Amino acid sequence: MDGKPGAYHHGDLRTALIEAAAAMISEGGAASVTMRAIGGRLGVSRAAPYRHFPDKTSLLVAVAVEGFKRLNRRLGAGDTGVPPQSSVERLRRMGEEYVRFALEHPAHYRLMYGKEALARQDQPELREAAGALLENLVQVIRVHQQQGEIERGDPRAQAYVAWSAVHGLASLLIERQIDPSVDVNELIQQSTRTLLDGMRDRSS
Amino acid sequence: MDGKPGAYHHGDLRTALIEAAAAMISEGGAASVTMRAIGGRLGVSRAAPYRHFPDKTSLLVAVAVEGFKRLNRRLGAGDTGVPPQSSVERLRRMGEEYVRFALEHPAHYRLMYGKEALARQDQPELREAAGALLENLVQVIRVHQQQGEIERGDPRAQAYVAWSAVHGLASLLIERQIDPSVDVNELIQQSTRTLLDGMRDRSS
DNA sequence: CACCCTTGTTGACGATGTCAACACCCTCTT
DNA sequence: AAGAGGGTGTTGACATCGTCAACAAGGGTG
Repeated sequence: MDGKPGAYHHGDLRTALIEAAAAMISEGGAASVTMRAIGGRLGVSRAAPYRHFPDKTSLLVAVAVEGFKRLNRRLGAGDTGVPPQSSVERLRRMGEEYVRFALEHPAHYRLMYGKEALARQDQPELREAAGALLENLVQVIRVHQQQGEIERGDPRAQAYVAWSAVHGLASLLIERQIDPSVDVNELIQQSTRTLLDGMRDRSS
Repeated sequence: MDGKPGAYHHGDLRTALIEAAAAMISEGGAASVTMRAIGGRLGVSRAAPYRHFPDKTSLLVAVAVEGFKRLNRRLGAGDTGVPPQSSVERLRRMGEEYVRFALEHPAHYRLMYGKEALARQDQPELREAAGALLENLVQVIRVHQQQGEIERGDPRAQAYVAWSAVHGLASLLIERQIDPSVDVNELIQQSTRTLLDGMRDRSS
């Protein structure tokens, strides 16, 4: 077998485990993700994953990290696009995409944040993945600050405020705390608009 | 025994179960809350709780509902106070108290929202408890709208936006996604100020 | 060709949620 | 006052889960 390094009996089982776990979370919720089920799905025994991850939590952390990477990629995607969006419209779009990602992958998103066990162990990889997301946000905010569209001040703090807003909305939507009768798209737009209105530079 | 109704062998075990579970969640996290442990704490067998709750999830729902009630009470507490706060300062204080509650009872707060199992079953009690919170917020917003301090429009939608902002901040803080070097109090204030700035009526 | 580390398997253990069968005790009826 | 009945708590048991220890296989390296 001349596959990638680490491809022995199964062929890069480690990656397959992450993908399988992610798929199962999306399909059947976090409760359906069991070591035995993951192994079964890959035609492997229940203890096989332990050759690649010290415990279940570590596997889930890897899944969560992968989620942050995808989310980050998605938010950065519009970045390379047109600079014509000189207004804060670009920032608003980012918020919109953020919430949309959460709505499309609710279980995955829940894992990225809600998982108490993950946060408790202070996993550096997770911290780093989330940190990259924040870093991107800080950069974008900095740009708009220099264009005088956003109030000056610590961009990091503003990034946290913006992140809070979109994460909160995503979380409430996912947890079904928002009445189904309200128009989700409109709510997302109103939320991002309100946020950016609050961040706008009014000194000029 | 002439206690309250439902006080038999143990004496209102149902209430005791909720309190014990809440205490244990605060002390040792959600993972430490097991049927056996709860029973042991109350000097009762592992299956005793099943006479009062059909399953563990139902117990946790009751705990979560209790959490919403406390949070609601706390937010409403400042309500009876001074009306001199004719400005949106009162609304800002509510947001501040909201986040502070979450920081003081992180595990309990996490249970109120993050618990996937609870949301999945669409528990009406939980929905109702969270709904009461939203209803209060809508009322306060309505008042400030009429005073011309907040932009007109569907107060319900605005309530969702505000709720999202504070819940998001609370969630990120609890999940340790925010760098410990930032001043939490300041961040809370900045967040609530930005939110209210965005909601402010600028037509006049 | 023989060695050895990596990878995967099987058996087992303790813990957990939950059910069924049983025991207790208060209250109400006659 | 005696007995019946239902609410309440206990014990035993089971399936499932995460995880570890012992073992097997399989391919690259000397």
